[in-house]
Amino acid sequence: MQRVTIMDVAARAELSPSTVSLYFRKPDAVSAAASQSIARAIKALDYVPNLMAGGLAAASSRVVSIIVPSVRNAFFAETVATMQSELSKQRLQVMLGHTEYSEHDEEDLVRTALSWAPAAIVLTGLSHTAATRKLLRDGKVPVVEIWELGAQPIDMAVGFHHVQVGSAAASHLIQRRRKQLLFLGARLQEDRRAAQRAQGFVETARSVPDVSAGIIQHPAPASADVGAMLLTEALRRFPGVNGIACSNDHIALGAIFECQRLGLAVPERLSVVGFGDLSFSAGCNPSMTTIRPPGDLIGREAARLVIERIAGVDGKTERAVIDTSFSLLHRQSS
Amino acid sequence: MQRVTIMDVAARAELSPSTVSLYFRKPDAVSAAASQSIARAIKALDYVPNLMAGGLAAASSRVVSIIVPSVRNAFFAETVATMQSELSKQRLQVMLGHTEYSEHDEEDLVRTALSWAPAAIVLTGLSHTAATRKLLRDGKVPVVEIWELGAQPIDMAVGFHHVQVGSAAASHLIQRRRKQLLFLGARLQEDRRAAQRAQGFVETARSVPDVSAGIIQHPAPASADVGAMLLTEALRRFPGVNGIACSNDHIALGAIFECQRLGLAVPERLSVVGFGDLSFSAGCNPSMTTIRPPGDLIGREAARLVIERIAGVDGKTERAVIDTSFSLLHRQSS
DNA sequence: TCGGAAAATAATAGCGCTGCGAACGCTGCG
DNA sequence: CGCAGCGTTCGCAGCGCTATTATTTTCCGA
Repeated sequence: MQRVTIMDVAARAELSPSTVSLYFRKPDAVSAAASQSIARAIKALDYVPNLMAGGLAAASSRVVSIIVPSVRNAFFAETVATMQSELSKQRLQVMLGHTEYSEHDEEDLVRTALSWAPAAIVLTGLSHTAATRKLLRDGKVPVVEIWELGAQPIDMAVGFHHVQVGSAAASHLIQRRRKQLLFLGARLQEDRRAAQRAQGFVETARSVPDVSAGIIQHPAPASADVGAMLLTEALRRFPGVNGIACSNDHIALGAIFECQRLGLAVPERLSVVGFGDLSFSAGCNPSMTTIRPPGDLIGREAARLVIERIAGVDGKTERAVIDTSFSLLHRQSS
Repeated sequence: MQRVTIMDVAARAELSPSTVSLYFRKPDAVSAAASQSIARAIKALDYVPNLMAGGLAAASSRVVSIIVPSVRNAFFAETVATMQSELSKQRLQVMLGHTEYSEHDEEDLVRTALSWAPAAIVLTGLSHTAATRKLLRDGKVPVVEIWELGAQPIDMAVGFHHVQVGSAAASHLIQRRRKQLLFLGARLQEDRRAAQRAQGFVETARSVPDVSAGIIQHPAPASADVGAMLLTEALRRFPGVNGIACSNDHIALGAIFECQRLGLAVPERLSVVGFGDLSFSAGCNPSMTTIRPPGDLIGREAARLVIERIAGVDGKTERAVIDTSFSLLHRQSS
């Protein structure tokens, strides 16, 4: 599969393979003259280093394994894309894994990831199988858990408190004088974080006198269609509902569309709050009040932690936990 | 970084390392008794194979490198997610790279990818630097180019003709008796494929008597905001425009929203066709006529080609080109 | 009971690179 | 003029696994 090796480059540059290796690893340690002839040889031979050989010899690779539920989800896509660009600046490669919201699949992915002696592993959420936790605690691979805060991380964590998100949505609706609140959620069984938002929403709402709150859910993945269905269901079971928060903006959009079809004025008759601030949320009619999770910031901070940990000396094992927080964007739908 | 090796497993199972290796590579060639004791040893020792050592020895790895403009883009996210799940069934890992629409960055990514002796490389589009083409043609790594058809692929290709997409949009609008057509596009300089759609649109429209067509574009990435701006610009320059096609659904959604604000009836006064069939497109008001690119099918077929090529004998080097086509979904906005 | 083929297991020789310590050659000072 | 000291370069010994070939064991019919 590979023809040109470091030996060929060395031969052509009339140096030893060790020096060529050094040229890649610590360019400053090689004299200018040597550097030049090595660079020339590389170009002439079209040499591509074999990173597997390097990784084997060094017992570590420049691979960062990122494991998310699915990159189909715009939240994680954002984070993965941001991390990728930050990491590639440091010549770190991204290996991607999808759990599809299964902790069991996640365990397999972690096991595979470990097979590559990665520079770091990035996981989504704080909930994992016992075996996963054991694998990661035993190994001395840096671990960053993203998109969730609130429990003890394995190593480092970057994210925010989803319970607080639900709470913020409820407070906002109550402030807008909404009394009968509902949380519309898709796939709350699988999506722990959406469930936390629902929980925070209901708890905060119920702590206020004269305010009622409940959860309406659907097992299918979030989409505008599901949002419309959930709104219909909500009105059927609680005709007086006047404030809803949704597990994400797709649901909220579907709910708003359904209100338009039914002739219910938003926000007069019904206030709607979403989660995500997706591409369409600011532009739709009425524009959507939503809570924006900082997906890019999470990616950037996670990348930073990884890079710093790699660069740092071994002793420097600070178990950073970064709260990126979130922001409620008050727009027309509430 | 790694403690337990295949030797440890072998010692514990009272077999030779060779047999343990065989157990991983060709489980059927190992006796049931041996299999059992190996499995037991693996579990007891929590053995994680070192894939870099394996890859080095075998001169190939079970890594598939997927290079897309950005996974932030829902189209590519869909394809990447689908490929990932299909490939992981075959114990193939995905390594991800983002070009950000730069062919130069793509070249670096390909070079890096090659460093891992990947089982295959998946690229987006058919346009690459000369060096990229050379690297990929020289190596005997399977290459699949996705999301575009129309030029000579390096090896295999899965996608559709974007010129045909533009053409279909134009034909559809003309069939709806629209005569003054415009294509609203974001980032047409970088996004070759969007530019092809625009080109197909204009060419087809202009080939019909009494029909005029033009292109309005904006250098920013696609979003509903940009769509609204483009619509405003379109109406300013061509007040009589009554049919528009957009480079994607974000633009189309922004245009529809802007029409609502301006009190222009969609589709009566202005027909709108999008591209993408994104999550909100079926649910919005009016529901959006759009062209659906089969992102999941592209992913599935690309994965299939990769898997078949890997499984197949060396001689079997059929240079498959698969046209997944696309479908126009006629809804209320046209 | 035995020979021979088939099945199962084992020994061997690297894969291409890194990390270490050692060796080299040069400078500049005593 | 010699030698410490430094910046560079080199040689060696693996990293943990696979692929090939060699060897052993098992199975079977004659």
